Amino acid sequence: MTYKSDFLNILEQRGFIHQCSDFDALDAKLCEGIQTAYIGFDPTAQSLHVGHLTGQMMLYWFQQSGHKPITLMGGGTGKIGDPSFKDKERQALTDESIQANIDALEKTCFQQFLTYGDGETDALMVNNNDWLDELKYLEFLRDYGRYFTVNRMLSFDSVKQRLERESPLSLLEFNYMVMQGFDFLELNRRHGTILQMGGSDQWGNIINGVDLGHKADRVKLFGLTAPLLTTPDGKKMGKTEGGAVWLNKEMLSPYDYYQYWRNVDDVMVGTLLRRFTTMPISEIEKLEALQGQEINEAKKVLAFEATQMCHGEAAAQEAAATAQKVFEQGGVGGDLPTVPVSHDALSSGIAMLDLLIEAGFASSKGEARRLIKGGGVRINDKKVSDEACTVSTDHMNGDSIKISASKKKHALVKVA
RNA sequence: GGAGGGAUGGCAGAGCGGUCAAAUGCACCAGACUGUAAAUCUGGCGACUUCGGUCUACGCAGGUUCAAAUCCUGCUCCCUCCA
Repeated sequence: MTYKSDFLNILEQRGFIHQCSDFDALDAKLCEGIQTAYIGFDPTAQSLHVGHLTGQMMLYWFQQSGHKPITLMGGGTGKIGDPSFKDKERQALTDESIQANIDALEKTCFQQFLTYGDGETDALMVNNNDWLDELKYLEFLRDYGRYFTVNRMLSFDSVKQRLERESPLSLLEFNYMVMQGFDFLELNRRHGTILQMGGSDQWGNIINGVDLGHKADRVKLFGLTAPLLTTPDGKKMGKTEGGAVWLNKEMLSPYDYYQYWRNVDDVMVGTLLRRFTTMPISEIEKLEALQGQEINEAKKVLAFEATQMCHGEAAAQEAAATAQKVFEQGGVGGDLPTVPVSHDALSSGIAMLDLLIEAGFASSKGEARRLIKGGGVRINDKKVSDEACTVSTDHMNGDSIKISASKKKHALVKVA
């Protein structure tokens, strides 16, 4: 499938297209001139994570194609919580934490991908609390509630599972899609936004906005969704042992971020290169052709490019260098996490069990014991078999001691 | 308002007076094999421990008993049906 507009062609080539409310009309509209599109992000945490990257990249390409992207902070909708494809209601956030999250998100996470400003195609950041907060219930129901039928709202897949499982879906949550629909209408009125994008799980919410635009203001709005990324065994992308893969370097170091991409499933490499790097398709195709062990080369490129997008070139380079030293030369790299210890403590010897906890490799002594018992712990690459073993100045290797748990978790013990 | 059913470890779900830190599955962790992959196999999976044990846990609060996740009473929450 080829399109007339650059934007849709890029999205198509890079695997971002799942559903669109009207491909032909959107394609034509995009060729007419600068358009405005938005994606909403609910401020549920202080950082975005890899799961949000699809949206970021869609907006990135939208801007690169000469259009104007809007990032919508869900300051209002965040008070409700999107029930789409969720089994149960999640805990409500306080107004303070929502605001704190918005502040944190604004400072990080977005600037790397989009250029904000006042220019024609500069990105804009808005907060739906600005209009949702002042809605009058009765007035709103009368003016807009009439356009939503419960019959239709119940028909969306996003809530079906919840209903089938007979897990309660409160009116509060059920209202989420109405709010999101209203956002779209409001953004069209304020900024002429004609397109809302998102992951395929957002389809129901998006289409409500498209319908509302048509019914309330007789405007043609568009919805476009990207396939949700899942690993071959059906798990959501972006989760790891430690939790979410955050984009904020305060919450996940560039080195760990690099490692996340370095370790993705073989079969995902091509998909991820297309989606999360800006490399030319022709080069990606070359990397996709690699087989067996060579796929590691493609993973390194993926890890580097993805890290560069998020943390910049310098950080990506350092992460790559550390990874190379640690894994390919069995040495140490400057980017490894460090465990600071006092000189006194080290000269008298520190229990390995405590160091493992300190380094975050174990959450209790029992767990640390199990790690050692299982043969997963090393000091300076030498396996530890004694649970009671201590680390002291004798282990000093240069200015640090390298401790490892399992093959991939390494840290440097240094005198602080 | 009435009748009934339920609340167990991250989730699902057994147990229904002692042998229960609680079956089983999923998830998770480590090891082997590999390519820092997947699949597979093996072991582990409450905390502390001088490794003999000690403590905390089966919605909450009491009670019965030598002994309770299991029995009784009250409370909270959830679900189903009826009004």
